[in-house]
Amino acid sequence: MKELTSVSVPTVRRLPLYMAILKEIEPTTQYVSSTLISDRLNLEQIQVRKDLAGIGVTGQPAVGFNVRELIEAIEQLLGWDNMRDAILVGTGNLGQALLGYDGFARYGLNIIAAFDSNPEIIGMKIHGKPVFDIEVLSSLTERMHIQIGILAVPSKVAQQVADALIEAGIHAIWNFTPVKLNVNNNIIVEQVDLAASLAVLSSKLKAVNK
Amino acid sequence: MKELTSVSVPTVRRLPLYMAILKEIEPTTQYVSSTLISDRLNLEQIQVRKDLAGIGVTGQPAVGFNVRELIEAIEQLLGWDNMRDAILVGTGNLGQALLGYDGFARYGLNIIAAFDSNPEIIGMKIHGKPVFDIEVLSSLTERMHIQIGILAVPSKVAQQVADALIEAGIHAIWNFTPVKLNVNNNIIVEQVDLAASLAVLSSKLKAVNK
DNA sequence: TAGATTGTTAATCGATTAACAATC
DNA sequence: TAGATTGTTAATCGATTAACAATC
Repeated sequence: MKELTSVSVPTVRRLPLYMAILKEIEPTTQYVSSTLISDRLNLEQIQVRKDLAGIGVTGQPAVGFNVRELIEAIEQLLGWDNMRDAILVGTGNLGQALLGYDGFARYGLNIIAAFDSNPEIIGMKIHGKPVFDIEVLSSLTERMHIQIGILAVPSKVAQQVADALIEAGIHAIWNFTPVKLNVNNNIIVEQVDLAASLAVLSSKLKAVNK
Repeated sequence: MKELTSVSVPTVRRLPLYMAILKEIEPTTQYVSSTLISDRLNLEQIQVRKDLAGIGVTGQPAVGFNVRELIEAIEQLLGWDNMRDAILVGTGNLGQALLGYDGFARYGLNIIAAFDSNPEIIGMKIHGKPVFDIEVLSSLTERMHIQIGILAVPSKVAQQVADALIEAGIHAIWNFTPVKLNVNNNIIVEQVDLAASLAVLSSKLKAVNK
C-alpha cells in the first residue's frame, strides 16, 4: 500500500504542475496521456511518464492514465488530501501577504493563526486570522499539535524564532527568510529562496545583454 | 575578461548564500577559505571550491580566496553591481509585500513603480512607490527601458499581463503567479514556485509521519 | 490490423564528490 | 619543513532522455 521507493525532489516539485492540469481537465476527461501533459508544460513526454510511474500509478497502453486516479495518488503523496494546520510567525508585509493568500487551501494548508511581537498588532485579525503574542506560541502550538511553522520574520530574529518553533514541537519550517537556519536534522526546513531565484534571473539577463 | 563558459544554475543559486557570508566577514577578513564557507552553509568544501573556480576567481593555495575579489566577481556575474530598475504588476497582498521588501536593494533590484487595474489604488503610493494604471504600462516601460517585470497578479490574468509586459519591451519576468507562462524563448521567465516548495515540504512531512 | 501509448531497460548527461599533486 | 588549502583530473551518482517491445 505504501510507497517503498521514495520519489525524487525534482519529481515532487513537478507534481503541482501536473495537478493543476489534471484538476482542469477532470470534469470532462477520464483518461489523459503523458503527451498531453508534457505538451502543456513544455516538458519531455518521457519525463512526465517517468514521474507518473514514480508515484506508483500505472496507465493503460494506448489509452493513458486515469485522471481521477492520478489526482488521488498525487494528493495522497503530498498529503494534500487532509488539511494540515500551520501557524505563521511575523506579520510584516510578507507575512500578511501569506495570510491573505487563499490559494493555500488548494494545497491542503490551513494557516490557523499568526504570531508577532508588535503589541499594536497582537489581538487583531489579519485576513480573518487572529494574531497572538509570540510569547504564547509554545503553549498554543503544543496544545494544537501543529506541525508546520511558516517563518516570515526579520532576518535578525529568524534563527531565534526557529528555535522557539522547534521548542514548541514544530516538525517542519517553511522558511521565507533569507537566513540559513541551523537545526537538527530531524526538523524539515524548506526554504523559499528569493535571492536564489533572483540570482538566476539576473545572471540570465546579464548573459543576454552582452 | 568575460566569462566564456557559463556557470550552472545550481551554482548561481548558491552564490547569494556565499555573498551573505562574504559581506558579513568582509570588514574584518581579507582571505577566506572554501572550508569556512562550506562549514557555515553545511555544504561540501569541494562544492564551494568548484563554484568559486566556476565564477572565474583563483585563490592562493594555503591562503584562500580574496574576500573583496570574490564579492566583486559575484556581483559582476549577477549584475548586482548596477542597480537594475524593475516594475511590478499587481498590488494585491503579495505585490504590496514585494513593494515593501527593502532587501531587494541589496540585490541591485529597484522597483520604480507598480501597476494595477483597480481605480481605487491607481494614483496612490504603496511603500513610497507610485501605482499607475495598467493601461499606461506600455508607454512608461518602453520610455524608461525597463527590462524586468515582476508579475504578482491573479492567476486568471497572468498570461494576458505577461503578454502586455513583453509587448512593452520587457526582457525578463519574475513570475510570482502559479501560472506556467507561454512566452517566446527569447524572454527570460523565472518562476517563484511556492506550490513546488510546499510540495517538497509536504512530502517530507508525510514521509516522516509514517 | 494499425496506431497510440505505456512500461522497462539502457544510454547519456551534468552535477557532485573524491583523490592527489602543486603551492604558499 | 609541516600544514593548510588550492587546482585539476577522475570517479561517482542521480536525473533525464532514448529505444523499443508489449499492450490496448
